[in-house]
Amino acid sequence: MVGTVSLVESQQTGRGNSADHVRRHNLAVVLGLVHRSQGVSRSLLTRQTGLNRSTVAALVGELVERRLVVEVDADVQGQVGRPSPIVKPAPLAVALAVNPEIDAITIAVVGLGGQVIKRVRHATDHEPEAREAVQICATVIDGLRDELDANYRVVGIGVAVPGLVRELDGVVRLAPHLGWVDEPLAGMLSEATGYPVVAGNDARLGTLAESTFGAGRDLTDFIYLNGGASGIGGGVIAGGQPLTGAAGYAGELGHTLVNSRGIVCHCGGVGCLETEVRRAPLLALVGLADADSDELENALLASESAEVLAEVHRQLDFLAVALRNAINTLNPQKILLGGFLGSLYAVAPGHLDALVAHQPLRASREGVTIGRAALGLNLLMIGAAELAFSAVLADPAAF
Amino acid sequence: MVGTVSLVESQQTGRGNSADHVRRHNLAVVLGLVHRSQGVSRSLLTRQTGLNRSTVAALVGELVERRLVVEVDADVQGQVGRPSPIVKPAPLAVALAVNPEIDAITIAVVGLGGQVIKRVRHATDHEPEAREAVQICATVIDGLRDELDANYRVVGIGVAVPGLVRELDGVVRLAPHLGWVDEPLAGMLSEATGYPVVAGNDARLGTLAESTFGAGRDLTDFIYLNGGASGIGGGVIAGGQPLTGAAGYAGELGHTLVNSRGIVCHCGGVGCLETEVRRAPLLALVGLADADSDELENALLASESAEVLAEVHRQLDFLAVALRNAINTLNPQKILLGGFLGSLYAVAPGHLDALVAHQPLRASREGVTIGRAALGLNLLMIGAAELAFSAVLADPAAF
DNA sequence: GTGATTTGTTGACTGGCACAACATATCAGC
DNA sequence: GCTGATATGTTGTGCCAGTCAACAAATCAC
Repeated sequence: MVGTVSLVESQQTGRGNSADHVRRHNLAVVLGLVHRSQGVSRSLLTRQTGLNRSTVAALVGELVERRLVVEVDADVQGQVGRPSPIVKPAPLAVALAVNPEIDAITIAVVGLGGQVIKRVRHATDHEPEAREAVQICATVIDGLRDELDANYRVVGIGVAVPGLVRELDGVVRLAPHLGWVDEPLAGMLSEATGYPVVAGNDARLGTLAESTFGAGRDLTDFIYLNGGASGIGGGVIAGGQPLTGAAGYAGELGHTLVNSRGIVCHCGGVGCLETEVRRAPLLALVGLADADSDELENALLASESAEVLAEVHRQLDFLAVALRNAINTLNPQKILLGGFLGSLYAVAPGHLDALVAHQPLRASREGVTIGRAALGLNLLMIGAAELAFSAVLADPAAF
Repeated sequence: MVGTVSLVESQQTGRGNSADHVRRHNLAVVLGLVHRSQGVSRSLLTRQTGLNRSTVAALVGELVERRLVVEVDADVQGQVGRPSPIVKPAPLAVALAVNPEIDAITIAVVGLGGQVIKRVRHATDHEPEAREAVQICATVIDGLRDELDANYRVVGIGVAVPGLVRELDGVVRLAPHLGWVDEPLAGMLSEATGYPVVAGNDARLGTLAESTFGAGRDLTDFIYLNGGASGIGGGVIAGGQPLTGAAGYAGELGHTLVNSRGIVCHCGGVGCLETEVRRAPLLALVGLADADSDELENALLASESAEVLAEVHRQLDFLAVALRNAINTLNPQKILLGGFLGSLYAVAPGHLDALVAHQPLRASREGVTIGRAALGLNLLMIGAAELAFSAVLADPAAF
């Protein structure tokens, strides 16, 4: 509840004025609260930060000067006492979000506070090479540039990549479905656009988005698991922080062993979660060629076929194995399921609940609940933008 | 490298003087460095903290006053310039470490800095009930009290429990081998001895010890996995911090599925790591009834039986499955193996290395190495003491 | 309207740290 | 053994961020 000063790796600069660190951290705390809440009264900020009224006034004042937040008069709502102004993210501050997929590249303008202002989907007729994807992004962004320059301040670009990304330098180590291997994506895109670029695994960024604005808002420890057409990705929030691991690859739960008798996965392993729990057989069983998430879910829910239910149960059984492993390893408060995993759960929630509750180590599963991800279509855009914003949020004074 | 101020949850107290937080954190940083290094020169402290000489002098001065560290003259070693005094943990500051097992309760006096000063092993002729264990501890500690009062300042007791412990309140949720269920251990022991008590899972505390003083000293992300007579326990350090999970149960890797065709585990699951990778069959194969870690290891290394090697390989194969899952989930820099798992690895290091290197997601396994835990007999004593010290280390000003 | 309540605003105060000047203890070369 | 170079301890000054308290302002309740 009380947030004040914090260790900020001051890196170099030789002289690390400590008072400066305090200031920076407090600015970051205030901006973070505003960002997450999309509008808080100043008086609430004083309570949440534990700082003095006058200090919060000064901090907010500095953030206003830096054009990161704006203060607006509160609606009078029957509160006794002098009304406290509402502090909101400045509509000026935006990040660009990019998500390359096999059939399209989506680019969005996202405001501080997580609002998607604009969204452009550029369809491609083939899987783009990395260089090509960068070219497309640069073209789209150049097309937006006048609008951006006139109305916004772009803090940077965040890219959500369906694959393993080394977060340190934004190199895509492996994006199997795009066919990318060791592509220095962030570097290329930065050079092509002039903006600072950060890149991350799509599922990890989805986790970040759910944690900041979605179903993980009030959780400190949860696992997010997403089922997409190309496989299963995931991310972990532990102790309130995203679990990155040594290089940013943490959370790859799709290749957990769930069946020793299973088939060989494209990854070379046997019986991975991803080989047993798949979207394609579900589509086939309900007789859909290609469908978006909602269609598939509706079809599954509407189906009365025993065969469909059996397949759903079969997949949930394997999902439960992976979840039990993950629960034992990470002791989360909640599991959030997205994509078709959410649909599977919607069809037979009791089935999965029971399997997870039938967990050997009672204490670990105690209090673990399963739920669905809250953010829909814009999940990855928000997550990617979140990544781009993270530098500003960590040190607002630098902007 | 540069450490300065940090967010310290100031909890209540209403007025959180921010300057005070800075001071507290800096004291904690300095004490932490001294603690880990068991003696640093003051000049090195200034470099490591990034703080000013005069500030470090003041901080160390305060820690000296609080009797947490001592300054001693450095040995002259051919360094140009005025010699800098060495700051060491005060020999006065100790914690008590407790480790109840099925056949004995071990109690130790451990100094700040991780030195085991005294170690008492109280053998029992049967598995002690929790109440009984508390009684034994209280008796032993009462016996030590004169000595303690005369020479030391006891900051508290840390208990390493072979089971699931809710860290919040030190309740042992389940210690299968001791037969304890929902025992308020910390509360009982605190009442019986008058010292503040904290309790944690033994493997997790072993991880903490390895992280602070052992093979994990310079690592920010690693997994520790220990094989004991009663099963496999583990712990995780992620981002330099112990991974606790929501309630402190994180790191239970012993019940990862490694074989769908396996037998039923005592936990109710099928094919858990713990059911496939066990100490008992190894002992049987080398013809030992009961042996300590070293004996078993020597016997395994000396054996030329194909049968023994086959069993070692079989167990390593299953261990590799669990490790691959864990690597995908956590993306560590290193895996540390303790107990008989370390021995297994010693017999056929190449075998396990190859299995883990044959990892599907190349990027994740990149840079992952396997090693052995460094701390031996006193591992749990040091880990338990570490837990007891953590309050002092987090806020030295309170002592 | 009037008082109670809450919050913004202002100026004085304080604590912690950086900085710089000086003091001190070592080494290296003669 | 003396002298200069080097590194570090020591001391006093100044600054900055945040607290605190007094006052001002804006709302509600009666």
